[in-house]
Amino acid sequence: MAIKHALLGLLAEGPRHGYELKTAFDETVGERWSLNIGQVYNTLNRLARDGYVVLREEVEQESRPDKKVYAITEAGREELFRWLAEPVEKPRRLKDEFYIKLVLCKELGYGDLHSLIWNQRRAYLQLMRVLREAQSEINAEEDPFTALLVEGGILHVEADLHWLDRCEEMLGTE
Amino acid sequence: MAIKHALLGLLAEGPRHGYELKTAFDETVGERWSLNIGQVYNTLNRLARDGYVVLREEVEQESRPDKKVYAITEAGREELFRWLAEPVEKPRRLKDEFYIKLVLCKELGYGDLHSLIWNQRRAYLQLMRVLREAQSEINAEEDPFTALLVEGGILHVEADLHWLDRCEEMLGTE
DNA sequence: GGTGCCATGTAACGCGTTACATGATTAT
DNA sequence: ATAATCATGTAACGCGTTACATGGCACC
Repeated sequence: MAIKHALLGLLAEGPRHGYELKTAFDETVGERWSLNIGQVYNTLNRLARDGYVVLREEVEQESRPDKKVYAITEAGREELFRWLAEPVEKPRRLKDEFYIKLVLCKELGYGDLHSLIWNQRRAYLQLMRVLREAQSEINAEEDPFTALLVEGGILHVEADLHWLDRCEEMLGTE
Repeated sequence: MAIKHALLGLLAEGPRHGYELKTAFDETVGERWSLNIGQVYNTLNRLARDGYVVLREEVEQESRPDKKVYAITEAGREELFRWLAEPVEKPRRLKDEFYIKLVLCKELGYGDLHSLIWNQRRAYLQLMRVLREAQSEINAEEDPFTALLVEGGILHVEADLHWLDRCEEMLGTE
């Protein structure tokens, strides 16, 4: 849902071949998003299949596979801007895995509600420590994107922790 | 990642056939999680393939397909409890679609940062209204799960809105 | 001699999602 | 008449993910 468009975005800067895309991705988006090189080629094929991208030229090289340079198409540009204009994904929280755990635990009586919540809380607190540490290591002026990423993470985890409190309050822990 | 385990949880109550699972799912988890009946059969096959479930008996019926009753296995029970004990998914926020939009928008200069953020904010505010309305219609004592679901949604959207503010502050809007 | 860079991919998996097909029974 | 309920599925798609294969070059 996103890698596709990230590559499209990079190709909108100019034609590139797979390996180049991978390194460009790592430089711009890749701070904390690891991408398997194979996936670049997969995604590129799918983009080509959908007409968002075309193989522009094959650069011959000796003793090395030819470079296959891809370029974005008009349709690809349209798709890119359509995607950019469209707000992001529906509320994840409403389709939440932990919710199912809660229901199973409480309704069907599997496992212990208290420890379910505490396990989750522990994981969030741990994550919180990691994020806070990351935050202290970032120069927000130099790298505002990473700073925002981390800050967003913190805000979310705070919300999650708050929510766990509410779960305990409402479902009781006895 | 979740449906699988939800079905496993329902089967841990006792053997059931696909259609029964679907209705049970709708009753317990399904408040706001719509599930295509076809997916039940898919998932059931996959569970059987992985040995978490077995076909216990086929109940013959006239003028109707036989019922295929599945039962959870020992391995299935183990998997269910393993899953319950394990905290939920890594931080979503760190692998976020909107983050890519931001980067593309700001780094590569596609589209307008201001409207990107505002589109997103509008979507969140709209969602907020929906959630608040839902909240006012729920009897928290009668249906604490749905109430929690909605409250979780609200907490998250609040965090998201807060984060958008920070994005604007840090990246400038000019 | 090993590591890592350059450069290509393929094949398969996992999970969710949807569209389609079949067909009898019962209630409105 | 037609909609809903009961009851089964299959086939395909979409996207992300991973493991595996190939192979030369440069550097330490």
